[in-house]
Amino acid sequence: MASEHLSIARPVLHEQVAQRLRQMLVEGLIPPGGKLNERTLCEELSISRTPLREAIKMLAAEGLVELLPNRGSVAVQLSEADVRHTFEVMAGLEGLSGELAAQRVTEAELNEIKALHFEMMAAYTRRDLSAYYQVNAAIHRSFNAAAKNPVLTATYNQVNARLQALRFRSNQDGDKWQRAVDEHIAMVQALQARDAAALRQVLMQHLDNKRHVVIEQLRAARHSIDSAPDTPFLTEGHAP
Amino acid sequence: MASEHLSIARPVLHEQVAQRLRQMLVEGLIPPGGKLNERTLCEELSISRTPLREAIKMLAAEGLVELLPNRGSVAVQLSEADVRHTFEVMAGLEGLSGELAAQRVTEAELNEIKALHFEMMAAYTRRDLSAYYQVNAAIHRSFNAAAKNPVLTATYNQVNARLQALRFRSNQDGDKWQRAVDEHIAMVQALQARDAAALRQVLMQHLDNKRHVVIEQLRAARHSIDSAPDTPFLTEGHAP
DNA sequence: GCCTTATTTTTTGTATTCAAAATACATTTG
DNA sequence: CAAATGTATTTTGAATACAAAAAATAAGGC
Repeated sequence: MASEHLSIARPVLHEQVAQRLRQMLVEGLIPPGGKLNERTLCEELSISRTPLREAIKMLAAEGLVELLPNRGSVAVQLSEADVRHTFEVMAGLEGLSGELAAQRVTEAELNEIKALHFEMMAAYTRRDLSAYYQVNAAIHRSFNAAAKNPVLTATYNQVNARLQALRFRSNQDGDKWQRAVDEHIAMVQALQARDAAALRQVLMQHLDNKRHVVIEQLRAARHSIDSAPDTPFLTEGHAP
Repeated sequence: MASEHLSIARPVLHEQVAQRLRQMLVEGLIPPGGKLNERTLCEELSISRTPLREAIKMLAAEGLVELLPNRGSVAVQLSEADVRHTFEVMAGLEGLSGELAAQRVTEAELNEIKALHFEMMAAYTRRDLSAYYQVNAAIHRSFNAAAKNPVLTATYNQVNARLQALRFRSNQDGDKWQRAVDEHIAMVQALQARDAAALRQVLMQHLDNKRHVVIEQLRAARHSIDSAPDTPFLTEGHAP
């Protein structure tokens, strides 16, 4: 009667499949707008259609795929307006996260965030984009953890997942990257000062800038499709 | 070739089932913590298990039910902390909604909201709780529409759905109701003035008050369970 | 040749079947 | 009688089978 959650952990199939599909969507293995053929996916994953379809329904509820009645499902393709709207919500959630984090962050958490911040500065100094992104994501998770609201974390992650599929790389041009780094410095300062309003402000601004960069790149990428269809626009993952 | 989306709308089964289940959850027909027996539900809805299970997976992704591996699924039962966290997120989303609405509301929309506001005042004056709730919900939808961000609307609705199952009735005691009405007046003023910050402030305050009322009632209801198990705590639906 | 329409094939939606796990029940044993 | 163990039943998980819709292809008419 005591070994309920701590069991040998043989995960349920539809969960595994959902996780795998999410990965495929984020990695662009299934491109935006791409069709999810059930037979094909069943063969690839060596499962029957039942758990696959259950997983697809979950992804649909998460907003990662769209269900077309009697025509299967496709990976969501965000229009420019969709991206704008999604970033707006992200900014709101991020701002809330900052507000709460400023009120609730512990000394230990603050310290860890500071450490991560220095790691990020190191990555920036080396112009190591990959490391930068990873640390960036870790910093975000720490902020979210400091906010101590699991509902907020879950909501944020769900909305963010839709953007992940864009796989854009902002900050690659020096100017914007510098600005992002400046904002990060301001974040840590505001957090340390426990200034909820300021932190909210910085985070929302940060997201807003990110939005502009992403939309710019989206436009550029869409224009360059005709001239150079294999432009490596899709590279690293995203984190604020 | 032209009747793609405008077809006679014979909705897919799993969608219908999901909708029906949501309704049952919100109406308390399946109480919080209650088990969703697949066989029983299949018979009640006269469908096979496949679409039912697909629908349940969607509700799980929406956070309305919890999946217990090899043991089926149960309606989520929010702890007091869950309610607190959910309201916190709701307040953030509502605040954002207000901010955007203040920036984007059209004259026509503002006018309709004013009209609804008067309807609400009428319901309040008559102490017609049912009408009050309905108008209240309509006002909220109008605010959300004025914000012109479908992602925000969808996110808000999804988070809100989890609270709906609580089916509390706040405002029933005169004092709190009066305060809620006062806040509504402030809302309309802020919206008319296009004062985004003020509107955000009022809406977040409004949600915060609602949260206190709900948690109070939750506590009262849980305490009175021992003494009077059939206390009619569950009555009207919720809307901010 | 191209457009229209009939037919085949594929794909999706739903029901049913089979298998495994959990629960309920009964039997045995101390 | 209580605890424990074994058995039956129920319930869930997954695969298969069947039906209906959509897409692809082929045949026919202009």
